[in-house]
Amino acid sequence: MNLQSTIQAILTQAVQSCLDEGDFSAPMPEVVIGHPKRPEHGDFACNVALALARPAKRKPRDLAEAIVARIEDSESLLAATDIAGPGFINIRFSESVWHRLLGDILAAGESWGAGETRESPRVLIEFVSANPTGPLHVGHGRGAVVGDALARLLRLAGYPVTTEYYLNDAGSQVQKLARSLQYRALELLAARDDSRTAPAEPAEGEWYPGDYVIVAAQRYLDEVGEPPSGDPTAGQLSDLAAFAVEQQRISIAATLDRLNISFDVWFSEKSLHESGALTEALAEMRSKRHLFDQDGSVWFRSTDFGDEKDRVVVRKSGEPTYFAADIAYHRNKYDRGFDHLINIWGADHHGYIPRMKGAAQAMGRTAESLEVLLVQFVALIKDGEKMKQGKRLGQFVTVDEVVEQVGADVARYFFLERKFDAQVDFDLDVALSEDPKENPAKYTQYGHARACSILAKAESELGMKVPAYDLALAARLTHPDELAILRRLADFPVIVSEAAEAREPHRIVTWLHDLARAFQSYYTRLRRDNDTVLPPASQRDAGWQQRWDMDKMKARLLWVDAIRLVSRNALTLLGLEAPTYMTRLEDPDTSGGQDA
RNA sequence: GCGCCCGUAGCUCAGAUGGAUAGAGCGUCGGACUUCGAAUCCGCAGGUCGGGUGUUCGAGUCACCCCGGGCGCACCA
Repeated sequence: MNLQSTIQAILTQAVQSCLDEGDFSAPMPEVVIGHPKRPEHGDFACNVALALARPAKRKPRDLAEAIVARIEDSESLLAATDIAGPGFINIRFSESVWHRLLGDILAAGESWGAGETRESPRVLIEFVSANPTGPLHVGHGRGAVVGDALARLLRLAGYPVTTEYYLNDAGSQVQKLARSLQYRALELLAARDDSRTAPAEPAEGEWYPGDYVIVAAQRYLDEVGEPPSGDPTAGQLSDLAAFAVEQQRISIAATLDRLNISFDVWFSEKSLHESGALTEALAEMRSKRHLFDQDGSVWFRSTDFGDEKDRVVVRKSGEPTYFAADIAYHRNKYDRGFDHLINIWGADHHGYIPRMKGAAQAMGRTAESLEVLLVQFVALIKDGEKMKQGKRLGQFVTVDEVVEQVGADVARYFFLERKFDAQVDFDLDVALSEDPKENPAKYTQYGHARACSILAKAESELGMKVPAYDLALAARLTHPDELAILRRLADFPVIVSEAAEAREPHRIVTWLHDLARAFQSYYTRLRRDNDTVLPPASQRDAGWQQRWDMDKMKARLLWVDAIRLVSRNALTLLGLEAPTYMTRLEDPDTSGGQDA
């Protein structure tokens, strides 16, 4: 049980006592606990007296006084309970609570922050699912990182989570890819053999002209041999298509791997067609009278579920639509035992949500069991101007380009830093700059590296390992910043839980950045105050141990270890490296700058 | 025209589900290294929270209406 839950329980009990004893009468309210904005107001604040004022028809301050009088603090956790302002109840824990908390954190280790493991709902997160017809671009990258972080977040919060990539290996775009591969392979053959005639370039819009197809074509020649020629109909090119798709899948997986993302499942759209799952899904919907025939096509009456118009599932030609496959796909997800589906889509797909939720309902599921999160676009800034993006323009920045330039950690940090439902600007001029500058991703990692560095130095130079936790030792932590940082560490499990429920990984980033800042601020100021954690080199003469406050140092080593641990947990949660050391940068100003 | 997302400091964004004096980073300006790591820290300046009306003890947060930006409105995937 975390401290926030503890204080909530105490106050809930107090309010209940007031009601039972007739101090005032009102329906039992929900007791909400938060942090006051100003730390001098206490560790936690509660506004329940304000909320009760209206139903109880009493002044909030009177209510607050009654509630405070009923607080039972059997374990003497509380140092102060004040009533402030219009009727806030401000709570301050005694210092020993924070000292004990340090022991809890160190004992929990990697599981500090984890929620209680639960069996249900089983969650399937589907994300990226970009067509396997080319490299991932920056927009895909954002969805990929957000989806991955969300999966990590929900797992840490305790949910059973599976991640999945829906591979669109059926449909017209795959034939287009096969045609492109065929053309490139024949082109390569003609280039090395004069007796061959070069193939005719496919019509514009009928193929993918990108260089990556040439790479795949070369591999095809190496591994399979000469491609089939002639009229590129689907049947003749199906082997070619399968090869091309697999090449792209491998390439995409490699890109994602560089971003520290891997999927539990790659789900093939084609398998739905081949297994008959698609036919089955439509048959079920027909039997439940959700389909009708009109104009030679088969329609899903999605308007029954709030969609603005009905949708075709089988074309006049007899070919099922992409939507039909998606219905079968989601039916399959449910059939595999997942009760809660999370789909992460690009913002341009929002019009697709009502029909998909309608399909879920038509299959007997709730609209809520299918949760669609829309990741907004990334606007690229180059030379101070927004770039027009899009495949049609042939200019889009790939994930690989970005990762190569800035590294996976910085790229991930950038995508996770903001709410995903707001558009962001990605300034290439800054991100791709060789100058590392001030970088919040590096700054945050540096907090962890610095903590590691202190511990390493204590051991290597002073022979001091992190001691075993001991409450008397922890009680030596009296610096206000030390206690304030312990409060932050205590928040981590709460932040994890709230961020998971709200689907907002960026809250972890904000929290971690704040922690790093608090730690670095403390650390730099200690030096100014001549109150360092470890004795400076100048003081390590013979017998320094007698003059140095060894217990305070040990307590601080414990404390630094807790910061290291929780920082590491948070970085891992975000999918970032937790470096133990970062090479020192040269200061550009000291190496030959001009006189001012 | 209809629908979804977004408008908070010069720029990029937080604001923990309606609370107390709206916060960071970058940028500007001024300071702090003989010392446990200066990839650091401290300080100054910078705001009618796009505008308006409403809901109530209380609104950046909720509702409605405007203004502005982005994206959708396929028998494409």
